[in-house]
Amino acid sequence: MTKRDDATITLKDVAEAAGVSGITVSRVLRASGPISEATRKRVLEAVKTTGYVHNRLAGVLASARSNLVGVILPSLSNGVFPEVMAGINEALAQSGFQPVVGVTDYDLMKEETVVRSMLSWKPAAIILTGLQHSRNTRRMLEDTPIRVIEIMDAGGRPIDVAIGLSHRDAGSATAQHLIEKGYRRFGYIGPDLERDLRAHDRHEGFRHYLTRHGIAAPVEYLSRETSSISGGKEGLAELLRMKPDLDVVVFSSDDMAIGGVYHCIATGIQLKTQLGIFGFNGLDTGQSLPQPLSTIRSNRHRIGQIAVETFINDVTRPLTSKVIDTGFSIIHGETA
Amino acid sequence: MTKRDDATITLKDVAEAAGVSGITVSRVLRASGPISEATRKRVLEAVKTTGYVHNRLAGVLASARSNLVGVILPSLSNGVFPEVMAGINEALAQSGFQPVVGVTDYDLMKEETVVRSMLSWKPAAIILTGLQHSRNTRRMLEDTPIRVIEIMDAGGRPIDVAIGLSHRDAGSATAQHLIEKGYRRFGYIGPDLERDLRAHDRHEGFRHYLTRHGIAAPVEYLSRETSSISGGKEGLAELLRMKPDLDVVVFSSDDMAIGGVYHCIATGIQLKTQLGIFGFNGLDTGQSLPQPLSTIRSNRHRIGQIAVETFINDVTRPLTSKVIDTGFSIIHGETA
DNA sequence: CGAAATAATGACAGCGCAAACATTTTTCTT
DNA sequence: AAGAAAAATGTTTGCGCTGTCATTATTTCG
Repeated sequence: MTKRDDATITLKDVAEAAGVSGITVSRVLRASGPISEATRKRVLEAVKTTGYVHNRLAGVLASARSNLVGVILPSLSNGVFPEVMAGINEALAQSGFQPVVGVTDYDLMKEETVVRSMLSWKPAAIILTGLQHSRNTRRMLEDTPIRVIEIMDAGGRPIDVAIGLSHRDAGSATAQHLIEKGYRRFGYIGPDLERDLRAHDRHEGFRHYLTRHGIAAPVEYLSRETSSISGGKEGLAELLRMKPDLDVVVFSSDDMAIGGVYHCIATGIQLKTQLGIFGFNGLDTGQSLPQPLSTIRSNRHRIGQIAVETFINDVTRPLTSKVIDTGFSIIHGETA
Repeated sequence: MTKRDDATITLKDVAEAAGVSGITVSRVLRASGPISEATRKRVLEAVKTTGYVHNRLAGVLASARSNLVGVILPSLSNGVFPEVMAGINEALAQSGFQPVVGVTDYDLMKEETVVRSMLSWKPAAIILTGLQHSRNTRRMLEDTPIRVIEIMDAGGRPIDVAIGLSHRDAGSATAQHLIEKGYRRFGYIGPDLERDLRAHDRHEGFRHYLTRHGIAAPVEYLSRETSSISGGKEGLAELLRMKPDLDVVVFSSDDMAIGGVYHCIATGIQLKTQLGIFGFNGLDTGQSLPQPLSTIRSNRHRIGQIAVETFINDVTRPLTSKVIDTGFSIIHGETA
C-alpha cells in the first residue's frame, strides 16, 4: 500500500515537532475549535521549520468537503470565455475556492467526459456552459448533491440554477434594433450552428424576427470552424462576393464581427453608412476598435459574480431549479 | 469520521452488484492488471446500473499518484495566456492529465499562495510562468519531488526545467531589426515594468541595443495597468502628444501594439511609412489585423507542447536543472 | 473552597481507494 | 495426465486527514 515515502512531511511530523497531537495541528491550521494562543504559536512555528504542506486530498476525503469548483467551458479561443473565466476568478478570489478548468470544444461527448472527471474530484460546485447536455451528463449532474450552475443561457430548464440571457430574445432584439436603424438587406455570418447552440438560438430569434416583419431572410455564411477573427474576416469577404448589395451584416459573436470590421477597413468599406456590422457579447476588444463595435452586451461579469455567489450562499442544492436572467443591452457603437 | 452518507456509491457497491471484489472493479476501471473479458463486462454493467462515479481523491491518496497539473498564470486578460493555456490544453488532451488553473495578477505574493494551494492537491507537475519567485515559493518548489516547469522565460536559472526564450535577446533583436529597417526615432510603450518582469527584460535588451549603437534612447510611456488594447491606444496618443516626431514605437506586447494600430487607423496615421508599430508575442489577433502586425513570435504553442511532454516523459525531477530555449522569430508584418 | 461550567487537548476510527502479497483458477507443456 | 507457468481474482493494510466522542486543565461563582 504505497511505499511510504519518508521524505513527505505529514501532520504527525508537525505534531511531534510541536509536542502536541495531530488533531491539534489540524485545528490550528483550519482555525477550527478552541486553541490556546501558546500552542497555536508553537504549532505554526513547527509548520515553518518542518516545511509542512497541507494535503487537501486527505482532508477532503476525511471531511467530504472540498474547495474545488469545476468550471467547464466550450473553448478558450473564443474571446468570451477567457472573460467569463476572469469574472469567475475575480469573484472566487476571496472565497477560498479554487477553480478547475475543463474545455469541451463545443462537443457534448467531450463535455460528458469532462463532467465525469470533474465529479471525481468531489468539487463543491460545477459551473458549466449552456443548458444542453448529453443524457448521461444530465443524469450525472442530477444525481450529484452539489450545486450545478449553468451559465450563459436562460432559455430553457436548468438542472439546478441557470444564469444568463435568452439568446433567442437577443437575436430578435438585434433584428429589431437594426430594422429601426433603417437597415433592410441583412447578411449573417456565424460558425457551425450545430456546435454552438447558443449561437443557434440567437440566429433563430434573429431570423424569425426578420421574416415576421416582412424583411427578406438574411443571406448567410456559415463557417465550419469555431468563432474567430480570421473566420469573420474571410466570411465577410465571401459573403460580399456572393451578395455585394447587403447593407448590414450580423455576426454570431464579437470575434467574428471584429474580423468583419477589419475586412471593411482593409477594403475601404465605410462602416455603418455603407455597411453595418453588428456583433454579440460586448467584449472589451470590440469596444477598443478604432470605431467601437455595435453589439449586445451579455453581462458576463455579472454572470460570473452571481454564479459564484449562488453556491457560496447555499452549498446544498435546493429542491426546485431556478433561472436568473441577467438580461442584455444593446451597445450602440459606431459600426451599425 | 464523516457521517457516512449512504447515498454515495462506492467501489464496494459496484463490486457487490457485479459479484466480485473491490479491487477487481478498481482494476477494470483503471485497465490495470489482467481481467477476463467476462468479469470486465459484468463490472462495467454494474458501474452503469449503479451510476458509480469514481472518487479520485481516494485513489490519489492511496496511490500517491495524481493526474492533476497545476498551471499558474499571471493573468487571463493579456491575450498571451489564454493562448498558452490553449496550447497546454491541447497537449494535455490525450494524456489523461487535467489542468488546474491559478492566476497571480503578476503578484509574487499571490503566486506564493497559489503555489501552496496547488501543492496541497498533490499534482503530478506544476507549470508556472517566469523564473522570478518569492523566496518561499522557490523553497516549496525546490522541496517538492514533482516536476516544476517554468515557462515563457529562458533567461535565468530554473528550479527544474525552464522552457521559453531570452527576453533580453528578443528586446535587442527588436532594436536591431528596426534599425536595419531604417527607423531612428524610437518610442516605447509598456505596462508597469516592476510587475511584468519579462517585459522588463525585453525593455532592457531593447534599450541597451539602441544606446550601444549610437541611437537615442527611446521616449517612453509606461502605463500603470497591465497590458491591454485600450492601454496601448491611450499610450500612443499620449506619447505622440509628448513627442510627435517619432518614426517607430515598440510596444511591450501585441495587445498594446494592437491598440497602437487602432490609434493610427482612427487618426489617419500611415502605418509603417509614417509610423512603425512593433509588438511582442505574435498573437493570432495581431496577425488578423487589416495589416498584419510586425512583431516577434514567441512559439507559445511549442512551449506548451514541450512543457507537457517534459513531465509526461519523466515524472520524477532530474538532478540537474535544464533550460530549453525555444527561441523566437521576427514576423515581418505590415506595420513596421 | 468545591462543584459546575468551560476551555483545551487527545484517542480512535474511517473516508474510498490501490499497492503488495496471497491465493485460486486456467492454460500450456511434454 | 501431472507438473509448471501464467492468468485471474482476492485479502489485507494504510495513504493523511478530520469527525466524533472522550478526557484533562482551567476558570467561574455561589
